Amino acid sequence: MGETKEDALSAEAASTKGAERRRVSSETVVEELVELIRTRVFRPGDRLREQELAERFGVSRGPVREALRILEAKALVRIEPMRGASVASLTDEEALETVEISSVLFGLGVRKAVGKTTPDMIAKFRERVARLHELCDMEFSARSFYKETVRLGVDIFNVSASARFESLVADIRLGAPDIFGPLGFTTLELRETATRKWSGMVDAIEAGDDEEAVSLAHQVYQDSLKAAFKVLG
Amino acid sequence: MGETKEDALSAEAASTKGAERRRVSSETVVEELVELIRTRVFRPGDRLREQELAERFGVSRGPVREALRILEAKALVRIEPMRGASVASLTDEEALETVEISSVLFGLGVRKAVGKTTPDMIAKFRERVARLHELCDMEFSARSFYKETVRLGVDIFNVSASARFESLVADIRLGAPDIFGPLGFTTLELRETATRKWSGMVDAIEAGDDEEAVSLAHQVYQDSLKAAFKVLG
DNA sequence: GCGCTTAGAATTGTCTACAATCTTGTCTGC
DNA sequence: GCAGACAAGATTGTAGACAATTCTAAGCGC
Repeated sequence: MGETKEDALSAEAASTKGAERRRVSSETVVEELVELIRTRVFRPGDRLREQELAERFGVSRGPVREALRILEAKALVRIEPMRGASVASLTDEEALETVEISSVLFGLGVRKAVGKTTPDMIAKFRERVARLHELCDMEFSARSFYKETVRLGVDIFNVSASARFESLVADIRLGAPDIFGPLGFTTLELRETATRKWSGMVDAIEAGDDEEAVSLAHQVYQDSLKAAFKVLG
Repeated sequence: MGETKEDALSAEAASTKGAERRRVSSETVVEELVELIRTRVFRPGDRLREQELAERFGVSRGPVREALRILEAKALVRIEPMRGASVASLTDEEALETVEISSVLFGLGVRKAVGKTTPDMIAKFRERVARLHELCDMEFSARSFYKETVRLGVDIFNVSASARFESLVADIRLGAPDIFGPLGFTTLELRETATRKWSGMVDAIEAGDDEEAVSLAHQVYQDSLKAAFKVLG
């Protein structure tokens, strides 16, 4: 699984702002810790000792404490007073709920995008849909396909969502490991249905049909979830 | 405006868990800072100097820094490296967006509640609806009325939402000053309409009609928002 | 007067030290 | 062998000191 930061699709948006922000070590600690949690080097329930992390990252305990508090606020880490931090673990219900939350928030993002797209944007969306078409037929493309749908989703989302809204969704996505994602596209039929719906979503957005666009947005989440559950049993 | 902590409806849920959690000073700093921001002692844009806060709360800068990082993660505070923290300010669009987000999340909460209520819960909801009825006719009851709707909303939400979901919504509510709330109930007609819809929502939840329940949930938000905008111009 | 430079103060970033608390392993008495 | 007490080590919570950076304002040339 040699996947690195490139994989963190959700982080893409928030990166380059304008002037080069000076970096503070708690920021890098946050990023590295997120990566370690995302890649399951640290697994749910694992304790995160301050001194140990400080040594690993080459800083003192201060920045580590700040980073842990940040990650607790984002629900990635759990902290108990005088007992320390550990990687947060989600119950199955909470993981499902996270997907539900993502779904309605994405639906809102789509609704807000309707009526605010330029032809350029629509063209870009169509390019991504075309890429989905290509990926449909390829074998073992579940992961690439999934990642492309996320990119398209982010693009649509960015039409109208504020940076605040973006980072909220990014945080929520972070909270749940995206195991559901690729599992939703394991068969040709699933990929074809999804492509059709994403394509329809873009059409609806262009046509100004917000109800249809939102409905399809919810559907792609539900379809993918249903398929994932089928795989998992 | 002699309102104190009692006013923080959203915090109600997360308070007493089980065993008495040991308190850490960064927690109290967070709480006190939230209160100071909520009550507009510190206003959007105001700088939050670490030393100053440390002295005010009688702690050292360490806990203050942790608290500020937590509040930044919750989007209540903005931090620029080497330049310090300030109270976050929302544009009008962001404030509106926050209400939209709350609306769809509440809608999801309602949908999840359908089919999971006990008769006890429904009875409790009906009590709150009855209280809304009473508050309808009273003059200058906009604020009390609003607060009662929030309580009812929280009750419904709690039927099925995880603690994680609850605190997410609480954080989002915190982010936007709830100026919109009471403004949505300034006339008798608005209060009557709202009462009717909340009552219908409870009925729909009891009847298992999730579409109707969610539709009404979205409506009460939209109605209140529309009325608030009319007042504000 | 206006813009630039530059010292000094103010503020944030980080580290180290120490106190408070928890954890672990051992010992005792039965 | 086992439950509980106790001591030693580990870990977190907090404070204070120093370094790095930014802000402020006075001084200078024009």
